[in-house]
Amino acid sequence: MDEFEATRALGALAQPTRLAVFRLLVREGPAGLPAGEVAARLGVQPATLSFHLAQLERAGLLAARRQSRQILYAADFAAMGALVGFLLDDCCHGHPEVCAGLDAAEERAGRAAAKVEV
Amino acid sequence: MDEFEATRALGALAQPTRLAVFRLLVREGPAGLPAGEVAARLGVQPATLSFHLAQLERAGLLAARRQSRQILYAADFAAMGALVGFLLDDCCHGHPEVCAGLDAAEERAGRAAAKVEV
DNA sequence: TTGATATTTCAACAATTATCAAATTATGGA
DNA sequence: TCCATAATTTGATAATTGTTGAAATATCAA
Repeated sequence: MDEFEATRALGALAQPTRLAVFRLLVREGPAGLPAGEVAARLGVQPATLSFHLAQLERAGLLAARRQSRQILYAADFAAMGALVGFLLDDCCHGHPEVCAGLDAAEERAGRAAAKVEV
Repeated sequence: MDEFEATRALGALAQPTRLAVFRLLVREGPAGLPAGEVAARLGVQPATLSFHLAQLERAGLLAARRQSRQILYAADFAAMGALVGFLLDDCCHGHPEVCAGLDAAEERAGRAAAKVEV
């Protein structure tokens, strides 16, 4: 991910409705949710939501697939991982103070791993 | 960090000039750099830079301190850590696919730690 | 105090972004 | 085919954001 893609992804998430959309779709997992359902749950007009979904998709944070009459949107977890990787790595060069406190998320991920001082 | 602060921080970084400012100041470390020096290095008008510095500071990503006639700006690493923590934790609930590939940054941080499967 | 330097604030303007109603496209069923 | 449903696109408008020159503020040195 380069600086251009990063500003796109950051900009896509830097708006309350879009951040809410992404968070909702993260909870729904790979199956995703039809656009109309997202609009209904968040109380957003279909046309307005469509605008925001397009931005998130253009930034690569959502994947869209049609299923019959509906279009299902799902969060792209790898893309979010790439964005976080950009922030930690390219942007902050793995600075210790930035990385401190990241263990909680990793542990919650349920990865069977433990840290051992060497 | 709540959703409001997160959108602020994301928005602050979602602009090429501001992302460049933050990256520059990360490289300079806690000592920071005077506003004029940042403007000169990035080739941005002082007034324009001042506008962007204010946004980054308002988002908590930069700390400003006056030293004689200059105002030194430095990256706030803890704030960036909090933003990344929000994205991983609150936003993605530590989803494995998002966290995959985060080790590189942590190892680059020079933390004397190794992972062991349990 | 006066002058020079560093930076911010102000005011104006251009560009971008967000919202919504209306029109359009795509799909499936009668 | 015709109709209903799901979603997007378009066009208008309001709101926000980014840029710049000029003016204002703060600090230091003579």
